[in-house]
Amino acid sequence: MSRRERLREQTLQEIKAIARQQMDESGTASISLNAIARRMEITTPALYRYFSNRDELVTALIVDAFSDLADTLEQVAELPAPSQARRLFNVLLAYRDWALTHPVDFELIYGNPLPNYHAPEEKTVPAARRGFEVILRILLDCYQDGELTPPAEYHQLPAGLSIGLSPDDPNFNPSSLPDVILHLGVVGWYHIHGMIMLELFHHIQPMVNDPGIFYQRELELMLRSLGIEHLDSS
Amino acid sequence: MSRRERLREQTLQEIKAIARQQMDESGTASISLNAIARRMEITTPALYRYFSNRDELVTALIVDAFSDLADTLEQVAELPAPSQARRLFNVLLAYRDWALTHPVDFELIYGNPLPNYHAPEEKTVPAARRGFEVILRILLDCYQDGELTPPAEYHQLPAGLSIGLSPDDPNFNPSSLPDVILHLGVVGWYHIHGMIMLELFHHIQPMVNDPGIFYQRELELMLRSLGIEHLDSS
DNA sequence: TGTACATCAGTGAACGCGCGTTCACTGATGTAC
DNA sequence: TGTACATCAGTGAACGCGCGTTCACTGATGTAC
Repeated sequence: MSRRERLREQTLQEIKAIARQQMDESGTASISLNAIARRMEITTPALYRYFSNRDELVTALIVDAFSDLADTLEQVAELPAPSQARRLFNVLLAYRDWALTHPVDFELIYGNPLPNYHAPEEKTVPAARRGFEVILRILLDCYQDGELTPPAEYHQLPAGLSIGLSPDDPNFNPSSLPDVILHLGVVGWYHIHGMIMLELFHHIQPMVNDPGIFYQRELELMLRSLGIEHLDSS
Repeated sequence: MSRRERLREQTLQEIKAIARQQMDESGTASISLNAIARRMEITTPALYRYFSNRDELVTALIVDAFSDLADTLEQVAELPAPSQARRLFNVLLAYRDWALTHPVDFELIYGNPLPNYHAPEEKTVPAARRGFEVILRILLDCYQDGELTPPAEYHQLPAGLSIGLSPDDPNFNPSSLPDVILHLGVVGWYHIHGMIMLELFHHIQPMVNDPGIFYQRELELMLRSLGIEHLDSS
């Protein structure tokens, strides 16, 4: 990479960093090219060397956020752990940690859509999937190692309900991932999502003194209800 | 109420209705006095006869949304039902229905905070509480009628965790509402909140063919895990 | 019932501001010979 | 190594636009006598 390319990459990252800073201060919907340029002490048109318009910048921020979340989960998933179940637990803890340390990124990807912005799905959807697939993969590991025995409720679906991945999913094919595992994944996901959302927007704090302990506790109960008997003694 | 007062009230409601319409079309963050006036075919300064600034209008919209949700839940709670548990079930179904039929109102009250707006807590917090208290009240009814026996997990909290209402809560005093019931309420709330949020922002649809059936099913499992054995035979 | 006055919803002009985007340009950095 | 040229990051002026808010006003509706 040439010197010029390095500088260019550096500026590009700085633009996104300042955009994030701006969101931190005035909310997700407040990304403004003028404000970014002002803070970088360059003129606004200069930004058009890096993004062809505002939407492209927003898309980059969204993709970055999804990727950073997925990277974080993957890193935790790779740490040694006494059991697959404990690995899963640690990854789900990391999910909340990431949300709390990157609140605006979390809002950006899982909260209200931005006004006057329409996401190009071909870019955001694959990025969105990666993080969830980390969780699915560990659930599958738990299952294959015999640490997870899905209860009957998740095997027999009520009439009219079906849960599955689209057959063209690049990372899983239907045969390698039993539907029951996906089902557990979706259930686990909405559990943690609900707690995190309520905490992030301060709806839970008036009633629960320590959302961190609450989260851990609920995680344990949830994993048990999904069919993980013990967290550690594999 | 005089003719003048009636007209005034009517215009006030129209302003809010058009603001909601506007949010429906361009997102929660897009409420604009100019745009509202344009659509009403009056001039923008005329709006200042009804709201002293933009924030006051936004606050009114938020309070309205919380109130409408609470009204809806209360109405469903008053319908005859074969048991308290079924009443609870119906109210939780109504919660999702309201969210789906009023998506922008739901985003407004439970999603990202609006840019350049700071909510006056003394107005929004009481409005926010009403809806949740409908659920708490039915949980209490279930408990008192013997349809709900909270499992041990929700009686013994882990060290450091406590769950409770602030003592000055106008509608409940600590003695009338056991902490365990509040605990179950918070747990139930985050369950439905997670599912609804994921559905509202289209994160669950790629995997679940019918979110409505999924929601019902999970509701049943959840109520059982909270200590409600049967939905109907009281 | 008719007149004089008060109330108040809505007007129209103006304000200062920030926004995204375009364009022709400058001047420093990198490349080819 | 030195010169001629190409690349390209950033400038500065300009655009049309929408925003919230203020102000002095008009004119219709309601009230008091």
